[in-house]
Parts: sequence; C-alpha cells; structure tokens
Amino acid sequence: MLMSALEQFVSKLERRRRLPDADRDAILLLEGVQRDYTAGETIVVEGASTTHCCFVASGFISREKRLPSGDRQILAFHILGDAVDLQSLLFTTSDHRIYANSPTSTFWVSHTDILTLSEARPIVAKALWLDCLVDAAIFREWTANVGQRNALERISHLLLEMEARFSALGLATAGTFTLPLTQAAMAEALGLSLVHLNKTLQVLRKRGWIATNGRSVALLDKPELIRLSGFDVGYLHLDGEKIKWPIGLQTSTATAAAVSLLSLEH
Amino acid sequence: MLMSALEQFVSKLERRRRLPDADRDAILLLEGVQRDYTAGETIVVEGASTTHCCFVASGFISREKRLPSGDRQILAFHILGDAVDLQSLLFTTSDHRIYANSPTSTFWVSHTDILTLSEARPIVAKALWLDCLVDAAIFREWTANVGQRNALERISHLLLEMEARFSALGLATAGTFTLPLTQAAMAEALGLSLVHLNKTLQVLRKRGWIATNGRSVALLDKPELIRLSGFDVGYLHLDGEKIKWPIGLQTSTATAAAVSLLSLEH
DNA sequence: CGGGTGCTTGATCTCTATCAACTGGTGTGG
DNA sequence: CCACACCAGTTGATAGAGATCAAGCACCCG
Repeated sequence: MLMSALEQFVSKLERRRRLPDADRDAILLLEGVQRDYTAGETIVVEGASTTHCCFVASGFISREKRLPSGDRQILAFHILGDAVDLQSLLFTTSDHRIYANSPTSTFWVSHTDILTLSEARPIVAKALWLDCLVDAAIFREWTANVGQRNALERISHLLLEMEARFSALGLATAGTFTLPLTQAAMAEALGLSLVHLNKTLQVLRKRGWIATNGRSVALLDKPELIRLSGFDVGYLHLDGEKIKWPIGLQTSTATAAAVSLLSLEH
Repeated sequence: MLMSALEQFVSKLERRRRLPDADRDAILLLEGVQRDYTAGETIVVEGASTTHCCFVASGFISREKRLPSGDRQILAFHILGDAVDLQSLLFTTSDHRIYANSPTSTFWVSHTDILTLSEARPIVAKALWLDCLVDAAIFREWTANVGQRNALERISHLLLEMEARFSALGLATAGTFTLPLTQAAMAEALGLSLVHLNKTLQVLRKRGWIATNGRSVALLDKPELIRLSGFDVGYLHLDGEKIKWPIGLQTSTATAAAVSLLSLEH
C-alpha cells in the first residue's frame, strides 16, 4: 500500500508491458524530492519554467488551461502512479496550471535526469514515450467528449473513466470510489456550467444510475452508463492489450511489408 | 517546392531545433512507399492495425473519432510536413479514422524502421517524441476551444491556427490561404452544427473580419480575431522558442537544483 | 457565532441544434 | 446538348439544451 511514487509509476508502466529488471531498477533509482500539497494548492503556475516532472504518490491532481476570458478548462486528472506533465519534458515552460484537488503527495525528478536516463536506456525512453501517447489518447477522447456529447453523456463518460482508472489501482470496489472533486471542478472538466452539471447529476441519481455520498461516487448501473455514453475503456490503455512494443528489434523487411499492406488495403 | 514528405517533415523538425547532419540524413534515408489519395478517400480505418506511419507531402488530412451515436469529432488536421499519427507508433490499432480532405500525397514508413532508428539515434527519438508532445499540446488547446469558447470564438481560433500553420510553410500570404474543408467538416472539428457554423461564418464576414472565396480564406482583421478568441500561437510550437532540448547531456546537480526550485517556489 | 465553501433550487434568457426547404454549381449519362 | 442528380452552401422557423442570475441551505472551521 505504501509504495513510493516511482514504484507506483513503474507498476503502471508494467501493467502495460513488463520491463527488464535493469530498466525497472534504473527508473526506481531516479533521485528526487518529495513534496506534499494541501487541497486547493497550486503545484505549477501556468507559464512557469519546467525543470522537473512530478510523480503522484497519493492524492488527486488536475491540469487546467485558463482563457483570457477567465473561463477555465480542466484538461486532465492525475492520480497515484501518474507522471504529471511528462508532457512538458521537452518544453521550457508549462502551458497550463497544475493544482491539487485533495491533499497530495508527490515526488519530483529533474527533467535532465529523466532525459539522461532515456538516452542511456531506449526501453525506458519507449516506456515514457508510450505514457505520453496514452495521455494524448485521453486528450483526444476528452475532445470528443466535450465536442459531441450532451451533459448526461459527458458526465457518465467521465465517471466511467475515473472508475476504470481507480479500479485498475484497486481503489474502486463494485463501482464505488472516492472522487475528490467539487462539482465546480467537474463542470470545468466537462465544459458545463456548475448549475447545469448539478441538475444533470440529479437526473443520473434519480434514474438510479449513480449515487453519491460526499466525495464518494457509486456507479449503480454501469451497463446503462456505458450504453448511454458510448464509453470504451480501450483509450485508457490500462493494460497491454493494444500496446505494440517490440523490445528486440531486428532490421526487418519493412518496405516489402509496406507494399503488401498498401496494395491489400483497397 | 517539390520537397519530399520526409524532407518537409525534417524541415518542420528543424524549425524547432537544428539536427546534427547524421541524424537528419538518417531520417531522410528512411525507406517507404508513396501513395496518393483523392479528396474524400479514407486513409486509415478506425480500428485498423497500425504498422506504418504516414508523412504528408501535399494535401490536407483529418483525423476523426466516430461515436456510437454516429456523431463525429475531428481531432486534428494535418498538412504538408506533418507526421500523421505518429501518435499510434506504439499502439497496435488506430483509435480513429484518418482521411483525405483534398487530393493528398503521402509517404509511408514502417513503424519498425522508425523504432529501430529511434533506438539507434537518441536525437531522432527525441525529435519524434517532441513532435508527439506538440500534437498533444494542440489536442489540449482544442479541448479548451471546444469546451469553453462560443461559436464565434471557436471558429476564429481554428482559422488563426490554420493560418499560422500554413504561414510557417510559406503557404499563406497576408492572412490568405487555402483551407480545403467543407463547412460540414469544419463544424465537426468545432463541435458545432453545420447550420450554426454557416450562420456564424456569415457574422464573421459581415463584420469584415474574414472573407472567403471558394476554399480560400482571408483573415482581414487578425488583431480583432486574436482578441476575440484569445489565440496564442505558442501552443503550436512552430519555432524553437519554448523547446528545451539539450543534446549533449551531462550528469548535472539535478537534485540540488530540485531542492532549490521547490523551496523557492512558495 | 460569523463567514466561507460547496451544493441546491427556481426563473429566465440565449445560444445552438434541429428540421425543412431552396439555390447554384458541377458532373454524368442519354 | 439537355436532363437529372448530387453536393456545398444558404435561409427561415422552431425547439431545446444549457448558461446565467439570484437566492437559499447545510456544513465546517476559526
């Protein structure tokens, strides 16, 4: 239970693809600094220069963009085992704000060390790259969610995503988990107004599909929520099912394969 | 003008960060197959297994997700010099459909070859990784666009993005460029209905901020469009301004730096 | 006990979707 | 060469989802 942030992170990576011992150990040996935050605390300011990457040991973190109008859009949530903002590993500044929605414990590793390690160990590089690609897949799904679904569907979709992610960590049982979010934050993640979100949540409750108790959420009728929202866990890449990750590569007959692919396709 | 797809791609990378000759050449020497598409043709079907990555030599490509309801969300546009769906380099299947909005010429390189090259050349790996991160930054901006902005702002924002991207390639002059999109496609990228998009475009035209002629778009009052939509080119990372990309890494006093950062922060 | 935060409610407004029809251009086939 | 079909764009009318405004309630904490 009391795994370190890096141990949690490695577990996540290894749920997708087992790592050679040497690579796993190399990640675990990364040096860094622990740092805790209280609920509501800002972790990284928008525009701040990024020199370190933070790994979550516990808590709940969100990343948001603020528009000139003052409106905000929450772009992602991060929980234990996540690398927050590996996305800015190769950028000098962060293009969005990161903050703690609940008391949060993190571990900070310097970008330089991560890059050095990646350079020395292609497998580590690939695992991190993959993690970025998964994050991007989630971004895409969120874009579709906000762009195409109505309030009822959007909320269901988000709840299903969070349940799946908590569940993969053993932090959800029978569709029940703790979601340390105010309704205001949820509204900002979904592109809805607070009032409308509140009323739509009530619809979900009245239909008996979900129940809430404080910060605890129970998905009472997952099949129905899934049907309604069109949720499909695949994009979260919680396991290795859709991961292509050859470790020992041999110079293959790649071009020949390309030709056959292209001609067969149509 | 008649640069190959890989040459265009390398130019894009080098606008961000100059590459050592050996690495540049290694990319340019990637083998592959050329393939052309007509307007409206599907390039990759959703769910198809991904074995090759396509580089755009000319034309206009979009990537879209289809929801069970039948609605679609366009997730990204790609033009000359782009690597379409480097995002699925480490996945076995594509989670979205890719298709040509205009006659398009592409060059296909096998994932295996790309991964082999990345393994051999950390700098190439980093350049490709960076390209994925930039794509992800654009996804984030789109999420915010669709989630928080109204129709007028959304359209303006998209047009500004496309103008900036074309402009970086020398394909836009004085705010005028060719956008090979039907209004239906634009609506699907912005999460708007076709009818509403059409009417809102008319507002933009009546206010004298844009003009259209066939597929040609002219941004007549960029300052006003920027003010309205809160557009900020930064997220496109067209140049190297915000790119952090040390090539020669030395084991630094990273942890010490972390400590000072963390204590200074608050 | 006062004030803050988070949740809830009702009334109203408006933006955007939906439905339906019409135009103009393009292309194809008889 | 015309008839027809098709597609992209446009228009008007109507409906509905969701935003906004305003207020009240419950809980927690200093």
